[in-house]
Amino acid sequence: MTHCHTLIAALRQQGYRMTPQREMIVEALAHSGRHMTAEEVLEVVRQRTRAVNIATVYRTLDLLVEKGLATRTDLGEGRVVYATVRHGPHIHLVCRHCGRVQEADAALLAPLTAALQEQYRFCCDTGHIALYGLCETCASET
Amino acid sequence: MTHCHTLIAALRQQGYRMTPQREMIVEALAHSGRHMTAEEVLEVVRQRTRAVNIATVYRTLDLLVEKGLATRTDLGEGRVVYATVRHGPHIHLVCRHCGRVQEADAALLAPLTAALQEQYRFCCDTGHIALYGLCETCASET
DNA sequence: TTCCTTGCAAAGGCTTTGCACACCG
DNA sequence: CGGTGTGCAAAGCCTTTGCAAGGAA
Repeated sequence: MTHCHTLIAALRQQGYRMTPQREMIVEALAHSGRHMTAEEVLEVVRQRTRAVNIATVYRTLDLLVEKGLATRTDLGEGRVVYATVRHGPHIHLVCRHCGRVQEADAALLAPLTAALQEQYRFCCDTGHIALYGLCETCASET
Repeated sequence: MTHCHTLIAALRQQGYRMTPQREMIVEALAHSGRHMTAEEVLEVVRQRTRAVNIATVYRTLDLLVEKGLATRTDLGEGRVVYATVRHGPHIHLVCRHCGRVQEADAALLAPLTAALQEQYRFCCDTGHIALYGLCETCASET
């Protein structure tokens, strides 16, 4: 059973109806194996059919997030990306200069989250982190 | 010389004209000693006069950021906050549940930024970080 | 006087929402 | 069939921008 079928089954189990639109949206995100904006998801789906509206994409992605099947990360500057949960925890490294997004191992956060818990009693969510700075290429240009 | 006078002097030195609007906007942000949204800055200024427009607030805040006199942090969910540089580097801990924003010592980031530099060649900007999770109160409620 | 700044209103980009119709179960 | 889900278009929210008038230097 593929990943997108797992997600579709999960929605069905929770009493949601499975429409062609939802299937295609889930497939697009699950198969990409990466984080995507709502607009990017729509673009992928549109390669198969035009019978999907951006509003439906937003509604479906929000549903996935709400049900814990996907995550939403706000990269700032109006860029919000989604990814299915199988695409495990990772840090988004956003380059301020070229806008490229790199992903880093979320395990690196362990010392920080421990310290925040210890000193501030703040339980940090490691699934949705975006950090800003300069990527190697842009740093060397400066 | 107060902090806001320092900022105003810095702008003047760089050839910018000092208008009552700019003065009030800089004062509002500098005196608050915390991070504020553009709307909040406008609100404070409006307690003194109505002769300031939100567009001017945005333009002035952007100018401060551009000149390195203030920082802009995107907290996600459309919340963008500004703070003067004197309000040193800190991490914004944003509670997903109650929306409250706590600040934490940016020094805690040192191990993480070192690892990102080492392993990903990514130069992380520690002045604009927002982390999400649950504050102590909301975590205990759950 | 010069031309930087401002206010106003309109435009922009992204996202949400109201509504009637479609269609899953 | 009943009620959820969809498309469409409009509205909303935050922010930026064009333009003419205002005012700092």
